[in-house]
Amino acid sequence: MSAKPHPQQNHLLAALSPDVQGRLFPYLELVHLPLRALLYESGHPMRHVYFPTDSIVSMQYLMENGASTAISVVGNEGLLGITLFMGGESALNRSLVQSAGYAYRLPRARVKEEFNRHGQLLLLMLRYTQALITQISQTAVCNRHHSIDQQLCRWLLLSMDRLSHNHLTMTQEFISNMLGVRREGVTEAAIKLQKLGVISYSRGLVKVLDRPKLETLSCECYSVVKKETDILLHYLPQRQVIANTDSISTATLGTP
Amino acid sequence: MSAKPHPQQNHLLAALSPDVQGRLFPYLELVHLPLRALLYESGHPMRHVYFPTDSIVSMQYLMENGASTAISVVGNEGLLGITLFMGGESALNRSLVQSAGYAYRLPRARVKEEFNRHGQLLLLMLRYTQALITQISQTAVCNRHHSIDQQLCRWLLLSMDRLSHNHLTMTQEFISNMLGVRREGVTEAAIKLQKLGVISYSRGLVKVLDRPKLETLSCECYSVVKKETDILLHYLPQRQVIANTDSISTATLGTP
DNA sequence: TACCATCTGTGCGCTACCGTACATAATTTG
DNA sequence: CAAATTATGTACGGTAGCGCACAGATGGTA
Repeated sequence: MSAKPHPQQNHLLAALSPDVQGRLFPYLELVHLPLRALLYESGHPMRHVYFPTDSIVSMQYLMENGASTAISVVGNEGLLGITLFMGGESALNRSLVQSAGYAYRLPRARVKEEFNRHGQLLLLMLRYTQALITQISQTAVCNRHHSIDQQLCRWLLLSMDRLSHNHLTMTQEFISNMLGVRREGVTEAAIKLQKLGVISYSRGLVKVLDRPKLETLSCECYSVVKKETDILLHYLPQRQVIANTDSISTATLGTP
Repeated sequence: MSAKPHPQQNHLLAALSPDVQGRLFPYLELVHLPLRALLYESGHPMRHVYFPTDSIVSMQYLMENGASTAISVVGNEGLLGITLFMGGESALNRSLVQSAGYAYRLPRARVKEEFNRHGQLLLLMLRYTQALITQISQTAVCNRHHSIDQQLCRWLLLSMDRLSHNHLTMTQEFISNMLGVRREGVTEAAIKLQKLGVISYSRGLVKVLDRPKLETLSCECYSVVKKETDILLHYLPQRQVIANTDSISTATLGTP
C-alpha cells in the first residue's frame, strides 16, 4: 500500500541507542503480516521476536472447547515473543494478526545474544513485559466486572491507539472471539454505540466518530492500562531504571 | 507455632546454587505475615522482594468502586515484587496475605545488585514471571468462561498446592472478594461441594476431603497453570535455559 | 450463662448474557 | 445478473449471577 515501514516506527526499537540499533538492525527482517496470520501457535516453537510497525497482533488463549479469548493487544508500542526471553521455548498461547501490516522480526538466537549483554534491550523488554502484565491483569478484571458494552469500548480504544487512523477493519464475529462473548452481544453493543453517534459500523469497518465519548463510555480498564503503558514506555527518564550500578550504561531510553 | 522456617522452603531460593545462596542469604530477613497483612499497596513504593516459605499471598486489583479481584496466588513456589526488577518502583496492585505464615525478604537494592550480575537469580525471576503471566492469563480466561462452582474449585486447589496440609482458613466472604463475586454465590458453590463430600466448610475452615474429585470438578484453568508452573520451575534441566553463550554459567537449577 | 459479633444459609425479583433460530442486507462469485 | 457467501440485525426462552433482605448457626466474651 504505502511506503516501506521503518524499524523506528516501533517504539521499542526506536528507543534503543544508536550503537545498539547499529548492532541489531542488520538482523531485522521485515515481514508482512496479513490479517489472521498466526505468529505463534500454542505449543509450537518460537523462532523470532516480532516488533510491529503498523500491524496489530493479539495474544489469545484457546480453550479446550474451542472458544477463545484475547489476553492482550500488541502494536507498535511493543513486541511479541516475550516467552522467548523469559525462559520458555514454545508458545503458551497463540498470537493472531488482528490488523494487517508489517513487523520487523529478529531471530531467537540474536535476541538471546543481545539479551545476554545485559544492556538496553533487556531493560526495554522487561519494562514492556511489565506493561503487558498490567494489560493482562486488567483484562482479567474487566472480564469479571464489566458489561459487553464497556468492553467493546475498551477494545476499540486499545486497537485505535495502535493505529494512525480512526478506523478499524474487523467484523463483529471477530470482535466477539476476541472478547470471548457471543457475536450477537457485540451486535447489540455496536448498535448502541451507533445510535449514540460514537461509531459507524458496516461490514467489518468500524469508524470512530467521537473518540472522547468512546472513552467516557469505556470502563476504567482502558485508561488504567493506557496510563501505565505510557509511563513505562515513554517517560522513562523520570523513572529510575533498574540499573543503578555501573555494570550497565546509565543512558536513559530517550523518547523517540 | 512450629519451627522457624528455612529459606530453602521457598523453591526459588532453594534452586539457587550454593555460591549465590552464600551471597544472598545473609541479607534475607525473616518476617511473619499475619492474615490480611498488606505487603504492597497500589501506588506505594516497594521496598522488598518477598519469598514466602509457608505463607500464601495473593495479588489483587482494587477497582474504583472498591470491588476487588485476585489476579494471582503466590506461595513458596514463587516471589512477590516482580515489578521491582521489571523496571517499576511502585506497586500496581496490592498484595494481601491470604494465609498467615512466614516469608524471607530481600531489600530492593540487594535484589537489583544481584540482578545486575546477570546470574541465576535473574534467570529464576524471569522464569517465575513467565509462570505468573500464565496464571494471570488463565484468571482472565476463567473469569470470562467458567462458573463460580468451577472457580471455587480452582481457587481451593491453587491454595492447597501452596500449603503442606489439607485445610484452608478463609471465610466465604474472603473468597468472594478474591474471586470478585457475591458472597452468596460462594455459599451456594460451597454447599454443592459439601453435598458431594468433596470438602467440609465451617466458619472459615475449609477441609478438602476428596482432592481428586475436586480436580475433576475444577475447570481446565487449574491444571493448565499447574502444569506450566511445574515445567518452568521444577524440570529446568530438560529445558534450554536462555543463556546459551558463555557469559552465563551453564549450571542448571537443580530440583530441590 | 447470656449476649453479641461473625459466619453461613435462604428466598426473591431483576438483569445481562447465552443458545438457538431465523431474517435481512451487502458483497463476491459464477 | 443470478446465486452464493458473508455480515449484520432481531427475537425469544433459559439461566447464572446480582442486589437485597433477613434468618439461623456458631463461637467468643462479658
